[in-house]
Amino acid sequence: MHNIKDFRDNFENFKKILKFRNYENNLDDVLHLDKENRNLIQEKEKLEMEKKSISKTKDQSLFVKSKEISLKIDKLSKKQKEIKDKLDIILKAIPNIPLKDVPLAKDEINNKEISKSGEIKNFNFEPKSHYEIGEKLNMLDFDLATKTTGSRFVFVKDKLAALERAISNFMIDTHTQKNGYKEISPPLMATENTMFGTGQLPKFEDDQFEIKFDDKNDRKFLIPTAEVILTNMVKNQILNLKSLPLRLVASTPCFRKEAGSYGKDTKGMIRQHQFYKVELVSIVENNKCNEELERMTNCATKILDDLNLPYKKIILCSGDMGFSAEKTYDIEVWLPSEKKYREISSCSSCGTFQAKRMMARYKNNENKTEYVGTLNGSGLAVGRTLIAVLENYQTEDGSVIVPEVLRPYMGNIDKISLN
RNA sequence: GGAGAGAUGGCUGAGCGGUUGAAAGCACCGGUCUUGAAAACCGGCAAAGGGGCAACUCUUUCCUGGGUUCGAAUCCCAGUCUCUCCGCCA
Repeated sequence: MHNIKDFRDNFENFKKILKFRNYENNLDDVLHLDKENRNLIQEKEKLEMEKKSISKTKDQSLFVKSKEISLKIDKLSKKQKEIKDKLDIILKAIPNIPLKDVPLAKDEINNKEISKSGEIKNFNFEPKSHYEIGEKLNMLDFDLATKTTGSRFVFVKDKLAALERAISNFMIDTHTQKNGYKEISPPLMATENTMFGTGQLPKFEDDQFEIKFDDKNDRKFLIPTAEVILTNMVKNQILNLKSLPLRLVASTPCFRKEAGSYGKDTKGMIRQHQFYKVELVSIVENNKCNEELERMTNCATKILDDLNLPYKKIILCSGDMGFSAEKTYDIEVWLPSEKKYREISSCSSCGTFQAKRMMARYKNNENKTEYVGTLNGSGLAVGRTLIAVLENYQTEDGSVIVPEVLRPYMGNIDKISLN
């Protein structure tokens, strides 16, 4: 969320940049509401001061007047609250402002490639898609999932289930043992306020699965990513400088409605309502966001290096970034069957945008209270890594070589074949 | 599910109708001492919001929301959460 003061001071600039974030609403209302809100606050404070001084005198003859002032204050407060609410509704739905090195453009074709890595393998046969491979092996079952649950779910079975688990464990171990992240096994549900903190609410409610509880005032949602729950660990806190940077990793299922992507990636397990993801979250001093983003992205790409999967790194343009992000790198992995790169990780710095929503702060070395910087990134999406391994490590007879680094996690088998 | 206890500043914890934004301790920041560090001693230190170029100043805030009162951290009501005991289940 933006500080209304920054917003006011840089109004024209905000207005211009927000167009490139595909935010088209009229922003002039914000200024009017802000002005009205501040006027009302001033009026109210004047009366409060008067009332306070009366009660200090303990002069009985003034008590009646004090009572009258109270009534006036009530009325003003109510009005002020209404205006403030209106203002907040708009403010809460305005996306973060991109950093200067982010390409200013509305459309994803303006994303910029930063680097390419790894070698694309030449198959001497036509490489199959992951779902063909998986179904032939009898280890991916989409029809069964449709029967029990519905579309966009999958049963992963047998050696592929083990492979999926191996991928997840390998990633977590790497991040905890080599990259300095602390492992967390968090709740998979979050409250409305938690979802607000990272920016999933109020704007993207349609993408979330809500869980029915008995108490209607206490809404709960399945997490669409562990980012939500990990980042909110520091909600409503003032952290000690010594506890920063805080680096957290979790492997969790993620749940997404994928509203608005009907007809997209309907085949296979690229786009599911439920998938595993290893998520990295960093809480840092707010002037260290940029270096932390580089570090985090490197932690993610290192996994692909270790798995020997070809990938490229791109920087997203302003229009393609998520709501809370100020700068985002996407990492795309090569899929032989599609003959193109597909997203497997997204690493973002959110600056202080989420911290302001969460009221997450720290004492800097001058003992001043400041908002923390928050970052999140996939390290990596487990389901999509499984896809990439299946496709890049397939052989002509339909079996799949197990990548070397994963073998210790799979009882040292080196190949998955039809048995 | 039944019976109690509690929720106060970054943390621990006093206060239970009137300069209490809140004692004390810890943590943190600055200083003295020390070759350096530690210890000791001295000083500082809540947050949010409003006004002001600034120095500064005002308002709000002691779980949340209502109520009583001229005045509430303190009294009343409702809710949320936490802890202890009993029952039940993993």
